[in-house]
Formats: sequence, structure tokens, C-alpha cells
Amino acid sequence: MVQQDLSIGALGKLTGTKVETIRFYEKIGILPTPARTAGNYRSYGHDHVRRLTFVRRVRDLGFPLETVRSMLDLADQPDRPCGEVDAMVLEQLHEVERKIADLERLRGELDRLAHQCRRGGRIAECRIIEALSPHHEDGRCCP
Amino acid sequence: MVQQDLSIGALGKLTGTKVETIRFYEKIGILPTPARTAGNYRSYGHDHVRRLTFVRRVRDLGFPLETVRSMLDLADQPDRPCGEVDAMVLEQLHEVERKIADLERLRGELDRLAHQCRRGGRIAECRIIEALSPHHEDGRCCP
DNA sequence: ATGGACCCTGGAGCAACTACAGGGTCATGA
DNA sequence: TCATGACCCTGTAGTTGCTCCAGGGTCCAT
Repeated sequence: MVQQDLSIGALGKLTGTKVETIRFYEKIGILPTPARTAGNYRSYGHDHVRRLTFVRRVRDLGFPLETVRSMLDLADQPDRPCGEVDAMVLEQLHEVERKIADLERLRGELDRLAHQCRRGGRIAECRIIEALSPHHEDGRCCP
Repeated sequence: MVQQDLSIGALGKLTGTKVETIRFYEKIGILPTPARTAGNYRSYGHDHVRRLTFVRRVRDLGFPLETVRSMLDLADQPDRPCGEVDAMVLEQLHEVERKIADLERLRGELDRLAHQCRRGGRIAECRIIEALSPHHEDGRCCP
């Protein structure tokens, strides 16, 4: 059941990551250097799959690699007393909450936009584009 | 009432855009080259304000510049159906909703982690990586 | 043993800005 | 009048986070 001895290509397929990206993550220390085969091929195990999946998700959520790094640090140092890590967790928590608020605002706007397109309408009457134009905020103004 | 003869700095202030970004947009053809003053300063008018405002809005909604470009193209061809724009918005909306769901899972885990610390626990039980692991999508699975 | 799919390293290129460096312009006020 | 400082100009380089070669090695099936 557990995946072992994956090639870099297999790991990429499993996690939806390009091979170059995996090597890049290794270079900057986001992924640990894997074992190598006799022919010098990288060889990955289940932990790599988990870690890389996590990294990709967090990146996908719009966090910078620096944040990914701090989150991984939390996971990597299970013996550290909590006091040291507490601030870090709270900071990440606040960041996540900020992000949720941002995205919810965004969703509201996109949702509103999505209901503006009358079926069969043309660009000329496209209220999406209208809605994104400035005169809808600061009152009418038609030269 | 209509703004005319704005300097690049004034345009930037009006639209919340950095001066360098405006010049960058000009270079890559997102904004048309403006008129120049005798002293070779860029001089913008109302159309530029509208266009740049539109660009910034769309970018703020998370669309790439390529999408901005197609939207601008579409806006210039008023006879085409507006279903294309609608599809772009819907797609973006779904992506945003997916991200919100992921973020809420992550927040749950960070929240749990924070409380665990409060009680004098250790990071040992940190499941931050699991919170975004693949098995959370396809049902439970406990090794 | 050879063709093709895959892997290796190292370096360049891309998106979307952002930040200088080195210099010109313009308004204000002493 | 001229000097000071805020603003503008071009051009280039740096940033983040990948992505794509070039030139070569490995592996495996036919």
C-alpha cells in the first residue's frame, strides 16, 4: 500500500508536480535530498509524497515558500516545547484567517459577477465588463 | 469633472498603482503609449484611468495578465457573445471556492495545534501535514 | 545493440512586478 | 535668479517561484 522507491517522474505524477519543480524544491531545502540508486537516480518514499503534497497545497493556497518553510518546521520538530512554537502557530493561524477573509470577499465579488451575464448577450451588453469599469463606483460620467 | 493631462504619478495615485507598474504595463502593451509633454513627461487622460482601473480590478480578482489581455480584447469587440467572459469568471469562482475549503481545513488544524500547546502538550501530535494530505479528499484511511 | 523513455547537472528564461542608478524637468521660495 | 527638492525619464538588474533547454548518462525492451 505504501509507495516506495519512486522515481522523480513517478513522484511528480503522484503529486501533480513537474520534475523540475521537485529538483528546485530540493535545491532550496524544501524537500530533503533523497536516496540515490546505483545509476544516480533520485529515489523517493512515502514521506516525500506526503511532504510534497503538503507543499503544493499550501503553495496553491497562495502562501509564499517562506510560509511553507515555517509550517514544515512545525511538523519537523516534534520534540520542541510548545512555548517556542506557539507564536509561530498563532502567526500562521492569523495568516490563514486573513487569507480566508480575503478569498471570501473575492468569492462574493465573483459570485455577483457570475450572475450578470444574460444568456445570449453580447459583449456590448456584458455587465461583467461594465461592473469592472470605474464609473460604476464613482457615479455616472459619460463623455 | 473629467480628468485630463495627468502625470504618471497622479495616475498612479488615482488607480492605486505604482509608477513602475504603469510603465511596465505600457511596455508590454496592456496600456497604450500616452502623449508626452514638452519635457517628455507622460500625459494621461480619462481613458487611461478607466483602462488601468479595469486592469487592476481584474488582477486583484486573481486573474493573470493574459486573462486581462483577453478581456480587454473582448471589450474591444462588442459584437462577440459574452459567454466567454462568463466562463472565465465561473472558472475563477470555482477555484476560489476550492481554496477556501482547503484553507478552512488548514485553519482547523492550526487551531487544534494552538489549543494543544496551551495545555502544555508537545508538537509531537502535530498533524499539520495531514490536514492537507491527499487522504482527506478521498475519505478516511488510517495506517 | 539500439531506440526510446526516462534521468542527470547546470544555466537561461519567464511572469509580474520592484528597485536602483544616473540623469533631466519643474515649481517654489529665498 | 538660482537652488532645492519633488517628480519624471531610460535602462538595467533583482525578486519569487517556477519552467525550459542543452548536452549528456541510464535503463529496458525488442
